[in-house]
Amino acid sequence: MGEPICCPPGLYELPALELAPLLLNKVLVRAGRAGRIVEVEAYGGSEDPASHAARGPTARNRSMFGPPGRLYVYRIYGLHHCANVVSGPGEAPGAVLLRALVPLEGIDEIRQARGGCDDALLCSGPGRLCQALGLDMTFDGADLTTASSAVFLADDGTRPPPEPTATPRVGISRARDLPWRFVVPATPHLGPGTRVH
DNA sequence: CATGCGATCCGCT
DNA sequence: GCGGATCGCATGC
Repeated sequence: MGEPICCPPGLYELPALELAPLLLNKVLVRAGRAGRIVEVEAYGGSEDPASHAARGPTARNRSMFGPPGRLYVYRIYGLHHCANVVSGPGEAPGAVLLRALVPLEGIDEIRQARGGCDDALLCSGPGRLCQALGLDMTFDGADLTTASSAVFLADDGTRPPPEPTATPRVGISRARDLPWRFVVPATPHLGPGTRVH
């Protein structure tokens, strides 16, 4: 494991379904706090009825229709945030929802941001990981491809799992049959609705 | 351990 | 008006 470096910009040119499993084991870095991505979900464009982008661009989802390698952040249920990595190719709509991290750096800051919950729940869940790293609407559209950004994605040399576990996505009402959720096999720290041991 | 519900916005129907 | 890519606490078995 060498010095953490940013993922190559070309990575994000992949469509969401291909990008999603490749983001497993990458590291999300934000102001001294960092965590390894262990659970993601792919969301597509008009072909994916569960995607925010299914019905075309709107004020909320505009980041999904922009350049790849940016963050798409939205507010859900009025009080939580969810963070996605915008995918490609080009400006084709799509994104990968970040659902769980294993905390790596800034644990004390993360604990503080999460209000002193159980350590297993620090970054386990899309809303929890946003709270843990302090990600809110001001990070919508942030560039993930450069270390000079307030939030970016790093590759510390850990490869994606060769055989990620694929399951249906969590918390959606449409297209529940598609196995577009990917997790690192045999990891703790996953989000709710998860039963991997 | 499983199920339920309240909190609290805003974009969309 | 409705309801959501959620969370945390409370209740009941």
